[in-house]
Amino acid sequence: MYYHVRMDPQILDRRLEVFRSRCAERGLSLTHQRWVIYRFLAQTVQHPSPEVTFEQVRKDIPSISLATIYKNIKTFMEVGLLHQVSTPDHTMRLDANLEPHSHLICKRCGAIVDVPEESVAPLQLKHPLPAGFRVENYKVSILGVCGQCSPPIIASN
Amino acid sequence: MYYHVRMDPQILDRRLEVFRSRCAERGLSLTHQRWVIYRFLAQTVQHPSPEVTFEQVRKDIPSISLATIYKNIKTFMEVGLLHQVSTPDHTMRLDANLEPHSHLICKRCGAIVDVPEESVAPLQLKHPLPAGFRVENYKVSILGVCGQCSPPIIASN
DNA sequence: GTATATGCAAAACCTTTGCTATAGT
DNA sequence: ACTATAGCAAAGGTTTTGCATATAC
Repeated sequence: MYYHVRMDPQILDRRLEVFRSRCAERGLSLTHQRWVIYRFLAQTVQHPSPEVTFEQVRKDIPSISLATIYKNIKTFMEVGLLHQVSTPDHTMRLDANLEPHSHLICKRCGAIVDVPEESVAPLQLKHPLPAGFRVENYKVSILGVCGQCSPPIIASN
Repeated sequence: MYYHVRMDPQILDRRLEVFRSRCAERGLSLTHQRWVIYRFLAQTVQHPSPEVTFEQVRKDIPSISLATIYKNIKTFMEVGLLHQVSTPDHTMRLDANLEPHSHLICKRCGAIVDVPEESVAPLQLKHPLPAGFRVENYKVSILGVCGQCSPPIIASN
C-alpha cells in the first residue's frame, strides 16, 4: 500500500536511529526535550504545526516552552532532520519524512498526505532552464479536497 | 523565449484589461489605490511581497496604508486576480500571472521565476491516490540556486 | 567543569480588524 | 445619495531573541 495512515514501527525506529546519530555527528546534546519533540514528529504522518507539536509534547513535559519547540525545529531543519511543507495558506507544517516525496494537500481541512516518490513520474522539462540555474530538487504539491471533506453522497433528502 | 525578465507590454495590457472587467463583474470599485496596486503587481515578473508592494505603491500614493495593501491583496485573491506562491521560507509572494505555470525558486536569494506550463511535462501518477481525494490542480516548484547567486567561476586564485 | 540548551518574558514580525472619513458609482 | 473602500490605530497571531538557570557530555 502507498498511503500511510499509521506509522510503520520500523520506519519510526529508523528515523529515531538517524536522529540519534545525526545529533552525535553535529555535536547536538540529546536533551530529554529534543528526544520527546523529535519522537513526536517522527511517529506521525500528519505534518503537525509547531503549536500542535507544543501541545503534544507538553503532555510528556508540562514545563516545556513554545520557544524550545521553535528553537529545536530550527535546529532540526538546519541539520536536515526535519523539513517544512509549503502549504497554500503558508502555515508552518513539519515533515520528518526524509525520503524524497510529494504531498497531497486538502484545501479545505489542510490535511497533508505524503505521496512516495515512486508514485509520481519524474519531472520532465521540455525546455532548458534559465542559464546558470542549478536545480537541487523539486516539489510537487497536489491540491484538492480529501475524502473526509467531500464524502460520497449516499442518500440525500 | 521562455523566461521573461521584463514584462511584455501586450501581456501587461491584457492583465489590466482582465483586471478592469473582473472588478466590474464582481462589483468592485475601481479606486485609484486598487488600480495602482494591481498595475504594480501586473507589470512585474518578480513576485513581490506585500511589503515590497507597499513601498512601490507608496511612491505613487504616499498616503497609502499597509492595511489597504493587505485588504486588496486578499480581495484580488478572492476574485482570482492574484495568486500566492508557496515559498520554502513561507513568506507571502504574489503572482499576477493567471496562466497555469510552475516556479523556479532560488533557495539563496528567494528569486522566483515563472516556468510556463508548456515547459513542464504533465504530472503522471503511477498509483491511485487515496480514496475520495478530488484533485483540483497541482503545483511544481523547482528549487535550486540561481545564476546570480552562484556565478560561473571564471578565474580563481 | 564547560559548553550548550531550556524556560521565561519581552520583543519583533506579519497580518487582520474596527472604526470614521472619504471616494466611487 | 448610497455603498464600498481608505486610512489609521490597535489587536491578534506567530516566531524570534536575550538572559539567567539547568542539563548534557
